[in-house]
Amino acid sequence: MPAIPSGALGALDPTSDRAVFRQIADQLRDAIDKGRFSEGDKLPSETELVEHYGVSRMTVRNSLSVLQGEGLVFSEHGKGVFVRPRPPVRRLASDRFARRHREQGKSAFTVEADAAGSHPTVDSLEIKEERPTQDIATRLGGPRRVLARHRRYLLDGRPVEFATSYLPLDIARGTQIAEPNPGPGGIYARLEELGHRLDHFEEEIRARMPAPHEVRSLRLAAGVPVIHLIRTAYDTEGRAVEVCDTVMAADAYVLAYQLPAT
Amino acid sequence: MPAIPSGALGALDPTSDRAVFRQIADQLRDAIDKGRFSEGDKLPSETELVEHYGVSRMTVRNSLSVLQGEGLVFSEHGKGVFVRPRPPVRRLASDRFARRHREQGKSAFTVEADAAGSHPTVDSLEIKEERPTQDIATRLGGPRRVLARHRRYLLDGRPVEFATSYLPLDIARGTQIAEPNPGPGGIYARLEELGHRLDHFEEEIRARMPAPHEVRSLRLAAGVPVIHLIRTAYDTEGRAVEVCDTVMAADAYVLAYQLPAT
DNA sequence: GAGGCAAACTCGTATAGACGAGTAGGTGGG
DNA sequence: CCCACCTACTCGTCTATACGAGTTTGCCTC
Repeated sequence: MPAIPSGALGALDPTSDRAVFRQIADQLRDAIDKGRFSEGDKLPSETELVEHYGVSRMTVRNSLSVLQGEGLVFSEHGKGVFVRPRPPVRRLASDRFARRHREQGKSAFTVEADAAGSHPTVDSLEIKEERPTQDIATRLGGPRRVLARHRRYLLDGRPVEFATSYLPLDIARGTQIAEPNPGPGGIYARLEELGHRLDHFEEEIRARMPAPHEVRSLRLAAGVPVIHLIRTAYDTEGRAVEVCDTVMAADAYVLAYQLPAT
Repeated sequence: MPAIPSGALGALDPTSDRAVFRQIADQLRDAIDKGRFSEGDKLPSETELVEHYGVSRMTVRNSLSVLQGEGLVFSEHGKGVFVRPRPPVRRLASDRFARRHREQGKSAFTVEADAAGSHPTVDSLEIKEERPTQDIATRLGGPRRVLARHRRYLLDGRPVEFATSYLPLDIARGTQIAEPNPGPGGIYARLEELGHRLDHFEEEIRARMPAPHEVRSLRLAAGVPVIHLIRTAYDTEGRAVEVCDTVMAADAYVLAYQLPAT
């Protein structure tokens, strides 16, 4: 039984000065790109690759770890190494916080997920009064203490993002914003009810590799970066009334913005 | 001479079921986070770590490769392993293509870089007529052939992004847009002169690990993701007149957007 | 037939050793 | 004084081996 699909993988070039493990990684990557292994498919086992190429197992593992680092494959202990499927991505539109989307009753996350036919969950809700970090304090205009709302979002059981909202205590203390359920329309609706009519948002976007706690919290596979989004909400008086710090699994999102050409 | 700063690294916990190479990675990560090694500092050599922990060299290398994958350190053959410095980031504001920024003579990239005191270069300029990919064709409304402008941007000699603009041939052929130097204000200025008054842009943002050719082209260190940005420019008649596909080194950028709360 | 158990397979971790190749510093000769 | 070379040190690549732990399969027993 040809465990390796015939023709899927070639031979090594001993005259090349490219390292053997890189050549093997190249061939596997190429085979994946060309569709000879498709999403979810099991790659040949380490033992099979060892026999096919006539190299030691550590060399094969080195090749596979290259592909893992590129986010192309993932491994499961006892099962094998598989081509990483691209999960369905959630598209975040730049008007997702527009007032008109707030009229209904549910949160932006829930509405979107329902529309996409997936099952949304919110998790690890924690609400505390804290001393803000220097960065958060600066963005909020320097309050000594803030209300922090930590939460994690899951789609169909998969964690996809976690976020913390920071609000100046003088705005949020004692209001429904400090409650686990902020009510219909979320905290932006409550802020407007409290007289802070929202004017605009500023979002900063970075991408980087996750810290270990982010890998755990989002159950990230190797080779999956995170998108780090920091949003500041300003009211019509120019005051920053909320900062939301969000970390998203990069393979689950595409962010979409519409910009005027003015 | 204590090659390892005293107290910087602790001992292994043999009772822990956490793998030895992970424990070592944890301690190094912790030491970096706590500033016991700062940006650019050389970590203890593999040999020193081997002696300090009493493990084999492959185990130490495994630890270091974990940190490389996280983007925390990089290695230089013959020199050592170093804490990766965070390079200065370029902030891309969402109004960077506003008409008012186009009045001067220079391109957006050049203006920004000069303002930041860095030396900008454009590179690998290539202009071709091509058959568009399915995706590009769809975004542009289905033209059979397009003009493609490939280019790479460098700051102080470091490549930071490469981009390709696609324009329908019926718009761009024979105009200055098809020339290596598109003239003052860039191709958006030319498009408006040609009667395509720009109305708005749509930008899609993804983050992922780079493909091998992207690693080469941007000289990316291990553990640095890329930001993939696809911008479509629409004229006042609702026609998509340009698609720009950009890949950026994620450690060199922060994207900033301003959104109305409407 | 159902359950349990063992074998065979998978990847994970770790050791010990070898050689190669790039770098830096010192030492000697010109 | 400067250059060339040698040496010591660095990380890069690769082999061979061993055992552990999770999964799957199939057989054997009841």
